[in-house]
Amino acid sequence: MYLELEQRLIRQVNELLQRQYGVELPRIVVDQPPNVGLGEYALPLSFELAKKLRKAPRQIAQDIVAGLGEVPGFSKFEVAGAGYINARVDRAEAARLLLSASTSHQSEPSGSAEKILVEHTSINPNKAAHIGHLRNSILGDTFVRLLRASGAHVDIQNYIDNTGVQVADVVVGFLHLEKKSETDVQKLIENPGSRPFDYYCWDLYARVSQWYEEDKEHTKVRLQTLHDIERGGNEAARIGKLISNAIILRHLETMQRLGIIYDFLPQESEILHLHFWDLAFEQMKQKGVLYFETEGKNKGCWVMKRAGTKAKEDEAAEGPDEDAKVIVRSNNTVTYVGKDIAYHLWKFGLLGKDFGYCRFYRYPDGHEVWISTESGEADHPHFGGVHAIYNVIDSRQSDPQNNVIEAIRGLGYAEQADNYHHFSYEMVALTPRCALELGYDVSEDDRKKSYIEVSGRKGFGVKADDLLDALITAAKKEVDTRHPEMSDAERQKIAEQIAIGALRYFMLKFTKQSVIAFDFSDALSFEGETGPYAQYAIVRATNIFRKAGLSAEEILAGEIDWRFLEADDLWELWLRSGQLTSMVRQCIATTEPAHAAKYAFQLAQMFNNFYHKHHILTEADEARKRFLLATAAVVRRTLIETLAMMGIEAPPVM
RNA sequence: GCGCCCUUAGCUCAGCUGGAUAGAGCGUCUGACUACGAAUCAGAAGGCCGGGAGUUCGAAUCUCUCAGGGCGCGCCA
Repeated sequence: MYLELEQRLIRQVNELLQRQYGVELPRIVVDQPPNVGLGEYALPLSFELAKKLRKAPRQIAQDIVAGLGEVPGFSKFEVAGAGYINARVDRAEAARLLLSASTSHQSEPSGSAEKILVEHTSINPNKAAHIGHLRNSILGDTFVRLLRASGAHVDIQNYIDNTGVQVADVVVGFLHLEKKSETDVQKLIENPGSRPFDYYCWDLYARVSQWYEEDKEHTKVRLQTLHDIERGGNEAARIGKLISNAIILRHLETMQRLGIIYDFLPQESEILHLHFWDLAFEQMKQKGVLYFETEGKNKGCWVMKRAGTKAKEDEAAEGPDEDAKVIVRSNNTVTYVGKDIAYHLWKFGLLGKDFGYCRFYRYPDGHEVWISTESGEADHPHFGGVHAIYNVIDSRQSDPQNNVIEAIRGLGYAEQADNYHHFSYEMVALTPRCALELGYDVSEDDRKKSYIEVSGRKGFGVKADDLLDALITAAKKEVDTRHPEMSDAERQKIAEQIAIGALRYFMLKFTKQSVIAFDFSDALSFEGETGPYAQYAIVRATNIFRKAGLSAEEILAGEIDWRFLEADDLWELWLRSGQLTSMVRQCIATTEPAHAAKYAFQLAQMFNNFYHKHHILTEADEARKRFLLATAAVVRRTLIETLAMMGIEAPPVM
C-alpha cells in the first residue's frame, strides 16, 4: 500500500516539475516526516530546486503544492519547516487498499519467469555445522523467502566441496590415526553410538590438525590423500565419499530443524570428473582472458589479470604481471578459482555441459533434494541456466569471488557478471568469556580481544545442534511452567518454535557487515529485541480473537468504521503494516535481511503498545471495538507474513 | 606494502539513495498484573555519532586525512 501510493506521488510530482518548470530530477527523494501527525510522506525536493530556480525553498514548495491539485489517495499537501512538502494520505482509502492487497505476495505478477539461484550453507562435508554456518544458512534461507515473497522463481543450491583438503584431513584421521578401514568407517556411520557422526568427525578433524603440527612429515600424507581422492578409484576416495555423504545428511538434518531446505547439491567431484574445467579453459584461452606466462615468478602458469588491479598506463607491456592470478599451475593442475569459474559458467548456462542428477534426500513434505553425479537418473529437474545468482559466502572470500566475476565479464558475459552477487557477510566469533565458559584454553592476548574467530581446524566453536538444543531446553522449561495443562508433545513443539524464533532472529538482527560476537546470554534471551518478542505479539492478538469468539478474517471482511483512523496512534499501525512490501523491496535491493527483523520488531512493539493502551474486549462502543479488532487483525496478519519470510512460525500459545 | 570492512549511550547494535529534535534492546533506577496471562508496558538517567579538515541550504551518512580494530592479498582449497 505504502509503496503504491509513494510511486503514484512520485509520478505526479515528476509530471508537475516538467509542466511547471521544465526540469527533471534524476531522483525524487521521499522521506517520512518525524511523526504521522505531519503526514505520511515528506518531499525535500524544494531545497534541491532552490539553486536551479533561484527561488526560496518555501516559495517553491508552495508553488508545487498549488500545482499538484488533487492526487488520488491523498487528502492534503502542505508546506512545513524551511520548505518540506508533507503529503497526507486519505487514511480510509489507504486502509482499504491495504485490505484489498492479497495476503500472500506470491500472487503478485512476477516481473519475469527468469530463475534466480541462491547458493548458501556450503559447509565442508567433514564436520558438524557450527554457529558461523548457521549465520550463512539463515541469511541465505531468509533471502530466498524474501525473493519468493516478491514473486521470484528461486532455486536453492548448497555447494559441496567433497574433494578438498578438509575431507582429506578426516580421511587421514580414519586411515592413519585410527587405523580404520573402509568397512570400519561404514559401520561407524551406520551405528555412531552416543555421538553423532558429524560430532565424531569434528573431534577427529581437530586431532588431525594437531597431528600435522607435530611433524611436518605428516603433511605429506595429507597431500597424498588429497590426490588419491581427486583421482578416485581407491580406498581413500571411497572413504572420502562415505564421510562426505554421511556428513551432508547430518547437515541437511540440522538445517531442517530450522526450516531450511535445498533443491540441489552440486559437488566438486563432478566438476572434476565431468571435466567442466576443460570447456571453461577453452573459452578463456579463446577470449584471451587467460594467457600463458613465460617469465617471472609465475613462469609456466596460465594466469589472468587480478580483479581490482588498475593497469599501469605508463609502463604498459613492461615485464610480467607479477600480481596476476594463477589459474592453471605449472604442473597443469587447476586452482580453486579456475574450478569456480567453470562452475559459474554452468550456473549461467554458458558452459555447454550439465551435471548428472540423482535423488539424495526426501523431506517429510515430499520435497526432494537432488545431488550431482556423473551419469544420474534419466528423469530429473533442470538446474542451472539462471538469470541471476546470489552466493552467500563470508566476506573473507570477496577477492576470489571478484576474480570469478571478472573472468565472466572478460569472457564477454557482462550482463551475467552484473547479475552475479556475492552476498557477503561477516563471521560469527566467540567472546572470550564465551570461549572460557565452553572450557577452551584462551591465550592472554585473546582474552583482551572483543571476539575470537571460531576455527573448525582447532575444533573451536559452538556446534549448531548444541546451540539449538540449549535454546529448546531453555524455552521448554518456560513453557512447562506456563502451560502445565498441555501435553508434553504440545509443549515440546511450542518450545521448538520459540527456540527457532530466537535463533533465527538473533542471526538476522545484525546487519551483514557486523561481526557477531557470540555470547550465550544474548543468544538465549527471549526478551526485548528477540524473535519470541514478535511471536508473543502474535499470540496476544490470537488470544483476543479466541476470547471474542471471532476470527480475524471475518472482522476484516465485515464493516469497519474508518473514522477511527483519525487517531494517529491507531493509524500508525495500519500505516506500518502497509509498508511490508516496501520493506521486502528494500531487503532485496540492498541484499540485507536485517531490515525484515527490524520491521518485525517495530511492528510487534507498536502492537504491544496498542494492546496496553486499548482494552479491546471491554470496549463499550461496538463500532470502536470492531475497529480495534480490525487493527489487531491487520497487524497480526502482517507480523505472521513477516516472520514467515524470516522462517519463524507463530506458536499457538506462549 | 596493497585492497575491503568497522569505530554511534555503560554493553550489543539500528539509522534506507545526505533531510526536520540521532533511535532500539540489554543493564541501572522508579512504577504497572485476582489478567484480551507481565516472554509485556509506562517513566527516568545515559550522546561533541573515533579525531581533524572539506563539499552542501543541510553531514552519523559524501570526499580527504589521522588514529584504533578486523579481514583478505599463495603455483592452499
